[in-house]
Amino acid sequence: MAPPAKTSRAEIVAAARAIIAERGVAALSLQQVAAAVGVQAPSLYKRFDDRAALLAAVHDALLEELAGVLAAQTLARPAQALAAMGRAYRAFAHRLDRLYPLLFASGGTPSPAALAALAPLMTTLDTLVGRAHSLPAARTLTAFLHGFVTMELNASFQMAGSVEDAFDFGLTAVIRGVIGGGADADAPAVDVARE
Amino acid sequence: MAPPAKTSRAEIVAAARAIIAERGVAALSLQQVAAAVGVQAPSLYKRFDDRAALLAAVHDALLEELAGVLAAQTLARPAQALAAMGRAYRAFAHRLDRLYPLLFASGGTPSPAALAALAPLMTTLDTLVGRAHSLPAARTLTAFLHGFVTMELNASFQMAGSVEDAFDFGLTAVIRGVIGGGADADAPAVDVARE
DNA sequence: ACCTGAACACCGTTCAAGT
DNA sequence: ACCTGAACACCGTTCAAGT
Repeated sequence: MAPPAKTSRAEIVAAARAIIAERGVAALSLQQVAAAVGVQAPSLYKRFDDRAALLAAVHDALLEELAGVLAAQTLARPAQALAAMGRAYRAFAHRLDRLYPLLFASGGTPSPAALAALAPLMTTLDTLVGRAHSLPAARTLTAFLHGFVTMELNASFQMAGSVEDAFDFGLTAVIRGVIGGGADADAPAVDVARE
Repeated sequence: MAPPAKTSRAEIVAAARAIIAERGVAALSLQQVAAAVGVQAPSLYKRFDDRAALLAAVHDALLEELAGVLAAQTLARPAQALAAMGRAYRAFAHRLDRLYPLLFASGGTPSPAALAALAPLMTTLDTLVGRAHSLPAARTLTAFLHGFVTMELNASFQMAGSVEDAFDFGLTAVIRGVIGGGADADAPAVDVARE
């Protein structure tokens, strides 16, 4: 006779997420997760291949949330939308906090979900800098955003100045730089070509 | 009688570094390190408080190297120097590869070495955008660089375009954006202020 | 002073046995 | 079908004992 299931994939993911949010990924053990859902550790292997698969499930959930967060920032004027997405991304990262590193943990498998999450950013850049430059522009912007929030969540900004101001300054600068580089309208103020 | 030391701090750090370079930080065990230097694992505790202290020692070595790499890029024209530092940073990160995450792993302790490593970048930005803006400018640039190399080392750039081109595009864009934002000479091309 | 083996409390994971 | 206890091969770390 089949005993009723004591837990579920969703419950396990939620428990793992809560533990990571509180103590970080490194501190997550399957035994803790199992205890949190009222089961013994080996039972988790009924629903997940291994620890990595459980982390991948958390990762997927976060990516889906990110997609929603960015999609909500599609405004009429694309430059405004871009800035709004940047700020929304940072706010999302702050909300995740110790969960944030999981958002980027590429388990080796390239995920279509990751591309989908960034789709609103890509289309906004398409209209703003043109298809020819939207990919490098997107990479520049995401690199800045990922780098900035990683550094602030790691407390890597050690000097005194306001991190808030630095983000506003940086986001504005990156958007300006990326827009200026997309069109060949005006020559760059300073030539930084290889020598 | 004191038996002669079988190993040394430097040898242990080198062994740890080699293992991390080959298999990543997560795969580093003290037992492997001990075996590599011809000793039993508990002996490592004679020279390092714990695993974290060993990782911190590797981290310090990497930071010192980074300082040298950036200092070597101080050129006559500051905008060129900035671009050169950006490219040198990326090349250094590629050389480190699986060791790179350790460069940023803030063990909680704010290190003066980290500030020293970035000093050449800071002084270059001082002359380029002025003291009033050099701190946010430095944060913007380091965020971009750290984010970009993290993403490429993680294989997070999934789309088809050239990552090389994206870096050149991004570095130029960020430098241009940061310079344009430093002086209040000309108004930004697009207003991205909060709404 | 330095190194060792034995031990402790943990891991992730497998698997036969229960219901 | 789902869950469990026991077991395996690992961890990091401590410590008494050797030289």
